[in-house]
Amino acid sequence: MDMDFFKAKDTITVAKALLGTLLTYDHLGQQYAGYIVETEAYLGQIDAASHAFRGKRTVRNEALFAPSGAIYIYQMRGLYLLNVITAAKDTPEGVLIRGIEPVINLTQMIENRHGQKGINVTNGPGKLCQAMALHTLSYNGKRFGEVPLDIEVDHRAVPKTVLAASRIGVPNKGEWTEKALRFYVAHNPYVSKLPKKMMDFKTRGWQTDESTNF
DNA sequence: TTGACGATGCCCT
DNA sequence: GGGCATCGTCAAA
Repeated sequence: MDMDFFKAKDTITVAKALLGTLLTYDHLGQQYAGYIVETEAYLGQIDAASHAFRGKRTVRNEALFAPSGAIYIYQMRGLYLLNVITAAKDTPEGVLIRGIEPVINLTQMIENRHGQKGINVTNGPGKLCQAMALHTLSYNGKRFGEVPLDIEVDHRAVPKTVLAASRIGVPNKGEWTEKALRFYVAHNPYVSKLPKKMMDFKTRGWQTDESTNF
């Protein structure tokens, strides 16, 4: 991953810019990849929904304080959730990857998801990690590309429209519950909790046939 | 096809 | 022992 990607970008800008980039992972001889279609920005100490709200710093969220380009993975109810760190060292801001569109190795992804098919393979933050067999905390604090987990920001699909909405699973946090800090590729079927009638299975919300970029 | 809810593992107090 | 940046199942339309 080219670290210039983060240059002069705040966390919200990074969250939008990540849409359409390619998330890749190599594990046990299997290669996995998918276009990022949904992200959420978490704005550090001031954000009531952030793991680092009011500067909270523990062994679990330590990677949030790493410099931009670092990986932050944590577990919830036995699932793994993947974040991109976006700001300078000791500024605990990041972006949660909430959905990807499978590009490479869909067959193995379905198997990893215990037979779940279609959009259910990768339309959620826990689901996409399970699909790619990403189930380790050992990459925490490492940089994308330094380990078999990477984000390709050059070979990318271009969203026709990017929409913003409130974040999912953030209840009772006042203004931070309402803020539009979730970003997604309009009409892409792999966006979590998108109403079926909004999905476009033909263009999937990309500007052009993104397969030609690959 | 959508919304409600219970299961579930682990970190933190 | 509480709480959680979730998921899959079930029931009703």
